Amino acid sequence: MSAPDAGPRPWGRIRDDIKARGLRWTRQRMRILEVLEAAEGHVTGSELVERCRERDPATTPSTVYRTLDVLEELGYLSHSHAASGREEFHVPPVAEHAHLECRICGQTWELNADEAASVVEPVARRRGFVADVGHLTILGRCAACATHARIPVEDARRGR
Amino acid sequence: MSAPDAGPRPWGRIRDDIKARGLRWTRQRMRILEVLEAAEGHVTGSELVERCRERDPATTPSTVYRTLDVLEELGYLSHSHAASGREEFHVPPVAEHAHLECRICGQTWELNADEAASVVEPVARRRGFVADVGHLTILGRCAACATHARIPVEDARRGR
DNA sequence: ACCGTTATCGCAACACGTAGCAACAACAAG
DNA sequence: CTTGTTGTTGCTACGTGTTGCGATAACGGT
Repeated sequence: MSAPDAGPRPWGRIRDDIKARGLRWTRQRMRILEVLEAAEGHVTGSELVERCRERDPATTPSTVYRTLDVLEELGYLSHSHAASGREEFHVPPVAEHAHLECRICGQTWELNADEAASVVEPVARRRGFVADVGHLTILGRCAACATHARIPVEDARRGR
Repeated sequence: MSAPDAGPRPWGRIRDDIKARGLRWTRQRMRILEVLEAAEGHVTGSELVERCRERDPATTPSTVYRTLDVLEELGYLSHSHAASGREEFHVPPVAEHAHLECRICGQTWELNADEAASVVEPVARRRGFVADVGHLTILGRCAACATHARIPVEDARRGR
């Protein structure tokens, strides 16, 4: 994503941005934006749907997901997939970052922009590939689990 | 994953391996193994379900997915998530590899073990994190799309 | 204030997986 | 061969998103 990021949240601009593109400013979108304003860091899609329903029980999931798509296209959000495959949205203000997720203990860590850049540098250099760092989640075993756990087969199950 | 990989397919050993662990060798599992023998490279979960149904219309999705879990635990398979979030299974013989997926043109590329290793090296060195390379998919823009495409917002939609 | 265009909504149906649970059947032991 | 144990199956229901479509409502123009 290349648009607004860092600094105070751009919610105020969004309305104008939406209208400037011939898109429409609706009650539903306002509500979703309100929810996003109250959120921070990472939120799953269903959590956002849930929070919208708290404000207005009539909220429909499809509308929420479609609006999230639009906001992502406009560059105000990004999402990645956790190891479970569920969507995780990154809500500003959060600098763009990637994730590390341990399949044994389930813990996650963030990779800051620099660290993430060093990870994708080889594919950029050798293939000219411009990685979407915000979407990146690396699954594996964290230092602690890698050393003392002997991959207990039954417990490892949670990789999907 | 650390088990059988490369070389001729290990299907013959699987039966014994399963039984040796107190698990059971059933008709359904045989059928799924048959399907896997006939497959190669990447297959999505639902494709595997579909192929099993061709051989036996009575096949149930849950059984297939559970068996895939077991095979993955035993190290005979691995899976990753495409940009769409769908599961992609890597069927031997394929060396362990990671993926690059272009969000503009949808094309994917494989990163061989060496290249993948150079990608995850920074997190290994700085955090002792043992990445599960086979699960890794890096989303972004390929060289061609990155240079000549000006991120046509409508077309980019397919990032989820 | 009214109209026409067309983006957006809400709904219902679908797609892909997962979870709980009762019935079943592998398998080892006798 | 019969039996007991317990891993597996199939079913049904659920969770999380997506898609198609007719009805609705934003918004620019008059």
